[in-house]
Amino acid sequence: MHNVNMKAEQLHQLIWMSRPLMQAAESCVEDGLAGTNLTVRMRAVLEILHKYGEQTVPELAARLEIQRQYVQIMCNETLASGFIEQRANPRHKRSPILALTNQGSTLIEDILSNEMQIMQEMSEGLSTEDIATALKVVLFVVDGLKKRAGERK
Amino acid sequence: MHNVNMKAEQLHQLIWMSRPLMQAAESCVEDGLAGTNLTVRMRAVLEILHKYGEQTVPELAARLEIQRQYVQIMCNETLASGFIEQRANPRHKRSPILALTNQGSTLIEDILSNEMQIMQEMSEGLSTEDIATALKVVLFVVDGLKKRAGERK
DNA sequence: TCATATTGACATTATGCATGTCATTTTGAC
DNA sequence: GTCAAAATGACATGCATAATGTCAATATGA
Repeated sequence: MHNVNMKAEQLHQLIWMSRPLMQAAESCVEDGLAGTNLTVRMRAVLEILHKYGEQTVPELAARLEIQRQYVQIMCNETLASGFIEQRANPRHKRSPILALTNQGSTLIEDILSNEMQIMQEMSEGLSTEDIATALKVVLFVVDGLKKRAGERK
Repeated sequence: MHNVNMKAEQLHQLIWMSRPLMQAAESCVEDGLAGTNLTVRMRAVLEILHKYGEQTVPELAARLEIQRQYVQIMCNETLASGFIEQRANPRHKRSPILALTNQGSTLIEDILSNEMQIMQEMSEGLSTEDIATALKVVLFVVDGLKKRAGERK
């Protein structure tokens, strides 16, 4: 009985740490971008292209799960920066494929490796099992919350 | 060696689940507000007043860690709704104390209890230890990220 | 008393999206 | 090959959630 409330209480706390967690993570990423001429959203474009390879704006939008109109803007900015470039798309002549330039490729690899370095340093204070457990719990909770939101619709 | 990368990788995943987690949680809260004439930010005002008792706008702002000018707007809206009211502040005549009305008090208790119900249902799929571990890990990570951001400044 | 701080009110700006519309391709079914 | 439907880029608008700046009134405290 009391245990049930305890669990719910802790779960509640966990869920609402998501905001500070996100803010802290984002401002950390932002710090890592200092001196690169990149914005956070340009970094996001580079990251996806690095992770999943060259692709079009609509593909990127699907991957990022945000509207293509906004992704278009992000990509145009990134294009202007010279870290990505357009290549002819054999599958769709109006929608060029976006690809990292050498410069962009080097840059995003550098950034990601610095970020991973931070992850490694931080993970030293935690056990492998605890991290795995935390990830499992969070995935479970996100899933549960999404289902619940889905029901209502 | 490989284990180190594994940990970093999982930690990375965990951290970046914070955004979907937050979004899912917020849209769940929003669902719970349907039919109440409350907005999410009005709910936030009621929640703080319920949790920490009656207080002034600047106090609320400190608690929410957002600028008092914005909190002022939230509070004015909430005042207009009739769920909170102003009371004379003996400590500062220009800054009335905001307190829940009976209506507001009933409403926020109702909302919070529904939300806790959801927490309980969801926590059934998880063990007490796993939830505690997840919370511990997340707190540790937030702390670590904040320190890191703090250093740079 | 009087300099300083606090507060509410108001204005402006920024960020991160969602949504709508349009003209121009492009695609796919026939 | 034709043609309706879909995809795409470009542009406009709107909205929530703030941050920031300013001002006048008032309150505080030395």
